[in-house]
Amino acid sequence: MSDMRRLLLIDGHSMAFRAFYALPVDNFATSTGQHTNAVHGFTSMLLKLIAEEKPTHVAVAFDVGSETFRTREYSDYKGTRDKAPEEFASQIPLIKEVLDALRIRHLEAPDFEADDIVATLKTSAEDSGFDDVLICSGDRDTLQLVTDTTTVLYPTKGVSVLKRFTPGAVEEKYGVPPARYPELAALVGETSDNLPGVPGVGPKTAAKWIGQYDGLDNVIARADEIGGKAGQSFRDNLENVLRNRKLNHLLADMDLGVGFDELIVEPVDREAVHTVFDALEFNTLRDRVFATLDADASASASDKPDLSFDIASWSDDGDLAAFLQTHAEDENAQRIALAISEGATDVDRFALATRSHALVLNLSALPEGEDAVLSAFLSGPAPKIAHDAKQLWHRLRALGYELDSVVFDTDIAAYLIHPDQRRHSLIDLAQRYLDRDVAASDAESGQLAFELDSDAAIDTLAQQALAIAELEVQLTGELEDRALSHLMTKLELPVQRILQDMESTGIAVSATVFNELFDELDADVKQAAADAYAAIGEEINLSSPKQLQRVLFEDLQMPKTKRTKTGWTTDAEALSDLFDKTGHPFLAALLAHRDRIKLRQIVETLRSATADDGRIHTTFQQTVAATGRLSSTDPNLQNIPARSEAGLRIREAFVVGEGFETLMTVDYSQIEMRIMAHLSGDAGLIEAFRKGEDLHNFVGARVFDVAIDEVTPQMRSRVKAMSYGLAYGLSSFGLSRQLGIEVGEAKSLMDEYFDRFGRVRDYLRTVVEQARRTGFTETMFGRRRYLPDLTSDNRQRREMAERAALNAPIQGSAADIIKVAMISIDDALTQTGLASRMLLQVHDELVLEIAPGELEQVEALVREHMAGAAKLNVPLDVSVGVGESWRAAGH
DNA sequence: TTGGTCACGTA
DNA sequence: CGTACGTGACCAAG
Repeated sequence: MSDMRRLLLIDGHSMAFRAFYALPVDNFATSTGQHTNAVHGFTSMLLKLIAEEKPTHVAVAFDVGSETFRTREYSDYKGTRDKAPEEFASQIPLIKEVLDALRIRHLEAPDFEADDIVATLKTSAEDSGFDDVLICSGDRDTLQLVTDTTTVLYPTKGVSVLKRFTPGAVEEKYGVPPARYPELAALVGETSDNLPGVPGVGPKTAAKWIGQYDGLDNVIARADEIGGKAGQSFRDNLENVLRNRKLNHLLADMDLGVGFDELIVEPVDREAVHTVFDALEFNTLRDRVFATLDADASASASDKPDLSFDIASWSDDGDLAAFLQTHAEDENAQRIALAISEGATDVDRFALATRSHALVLNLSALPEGEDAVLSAFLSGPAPKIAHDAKQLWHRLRALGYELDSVVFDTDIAAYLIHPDQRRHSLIDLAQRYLDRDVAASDAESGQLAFELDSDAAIDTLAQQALAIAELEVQLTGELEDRALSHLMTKLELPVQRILQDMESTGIAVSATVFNELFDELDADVKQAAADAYAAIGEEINLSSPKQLQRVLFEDLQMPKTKRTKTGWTTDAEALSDLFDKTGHPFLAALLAHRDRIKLRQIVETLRSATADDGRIHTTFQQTVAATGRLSSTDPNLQNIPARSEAGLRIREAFVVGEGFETLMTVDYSQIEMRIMAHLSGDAGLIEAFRKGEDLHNFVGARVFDVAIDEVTPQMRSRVKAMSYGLAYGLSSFGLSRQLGIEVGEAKSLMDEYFDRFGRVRDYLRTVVEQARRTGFTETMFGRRRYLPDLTSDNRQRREMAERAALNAPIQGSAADIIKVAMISIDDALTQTGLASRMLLQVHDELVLEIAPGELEQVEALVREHMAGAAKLNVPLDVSVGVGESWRAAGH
């Protein structure tokens, strides 16, 4: 249509490097073990840029070797950089192969950096009348190249989110125009290049001076006029500045011997693309290449460049009823994927999608009729899918909608498949399973709500909903392959519903108790601090391990404790040891201070986490713990102190809420040991549990060969430590250290144990062996944990994986069992029409709030469903406590 | 402002 | 040289 020319220049090295760290190295490798994460990330970014920016010309510049004219000028240039890991270096040649196949020119010049090539091409492109130059680089030095026609795209998150630096954006961010950016950088320095600047001068000061004196040259000329510490520092470090300025200037007049005709975007070399992508085992990415860069497809693909689906409609103007009728109500109705915009904007957008069609609504301006239709749909029986439905449920609830009938959650599915990944963002999943980028294209540019709610943002939301719909198909397949589908439908989704209610209900707390406790602890902290200062005659920061080490090991010359990465430990155990040895009063005061300040901190956190309704609403994380447990955040209510007196007083502040009669705690006693008895089938352990004997006395009697009533407290505590340690892969060394006995003694203790309870040893061995063979462990309910490190050459990693393999089936089965119990308790409460409710789950314990008059009934119900949650060959003992506060209801 | 380290609370 | 978590302080990077 026109002869407009737009040049895209990419700093290949810096973008590949960003990609390497943005994508998990483990997930991208060929069957032969070649790492490909950087190649994948780079290629994906490149295709996206070409599809979105539609350049007419493209070039990629690379560094060559490590020696350049800059390193000769200043031998320490980039001297602090670690050598790139081998996994990265081997990918650079592969990226060049990809570029060759795509017929994209890549350039390098000995003695120069990629930046210089970029600068040179940019300058001559502007001279020869290009309309536009785009520079994509992760090196801030390129900002000096920004002009009205040259924009730098700088990665802010991975390689998929790029910030557009126009002259205005540079000025806004750094306070200087682009041409003066290197002057600012010279003053500030660049640590990643090992170029120190002027200590005490940051971007703000630098920008101020440059503006005030009109450029760095004048700042230097009038250095004597600059007052203050910063001024003196500047005069002292003038050499640094001059050197930095010299080094960060990009050369723009290299002789590259390449004409712009050679940079024109051309149809790819199809044959070569197949060869290269076969070798890299990139399949979906290959389709994107052909969609983006292939001449044959380009005519039809021009309006939907890189997407395999068609956004048939997305609009605000009320096609909801029609959309639902078409997609959700006919006889082969699809499940509808739902997504909601980030909470940051004034406008709440909501997307509904099938795998091929999406509709985006503006919830903030929905016509009344539409609103009713949406409301009925969301709360009705039509099957829905989402990514993190619990979060969506909370958002919708705040907007006045009820969400029901969620039949699939892509976040949970991804968690069941990869329980070791701590995050399963939709963006990552779409990238991995659909090879598609559904990230907001430029999150940073959206300073204004207006921009955040731009067409691009709406499009992103539509694409996310479409991705969720497509992911369901892929993830369902994966779940079925791994026999995990029942965990999703029978366990995790019902638990998710319950967690929603628990989170929104919260637990009542007493502000008075918190306030009194805080004041008391605060006084203790101050007293302990004063005692500590008096004991050493100076006021140090008692919370700084570094300063403590100085005092303890240098000034006071105390014996060295266990090593940490950076010095010697000052943990409570070591400090007590030192106190026993030296009796120094500082240590006692320090320990007291540690204890009190920690408790004070907990109280403060809880106090400020209390909502207006006088209750604390934690968030239960259902997709982070690798074993299948829940975790709790904001605040964490699963680690409230339960041992010390002061800790227990914190539990006194958790109280029964208005309109309810009392709190109840229910917990499984020794559930992990019972699971071990069940899984191992050890007759001795099973007998202990069936007889209802005190487990540790029973085991102690066997191990020490005495009658049960002759087991001394010392014997009991030793076998107790051992029993628990076994489920964690405890070694004789660890046991000896914990019990303070010789390794030999610990060893013979373990031998005695295994002689009496031999099936336990067999079981533990089998678990690891089988996991090594299959690659994963399994709980009683089939929840898997993959442990590739079991075959690692690295002993430490291998042994760590072995311990995880021992523990995962036990901890995980316990997690499964209490989840089952929660579901059947919730069910029973609903069925019976009781108003009592679950508030918290703490791994083997539930906290409930009992409605007036329901105590007996609920207790019976809870006991029944907890004990009946799993059929083991030993009984599942449950103990119940009741009281006004969590402490009183505790055991 | 971020990320790593240390320390410490729970099951 | 015992598993699984989350939080907060400090401190050196950014």
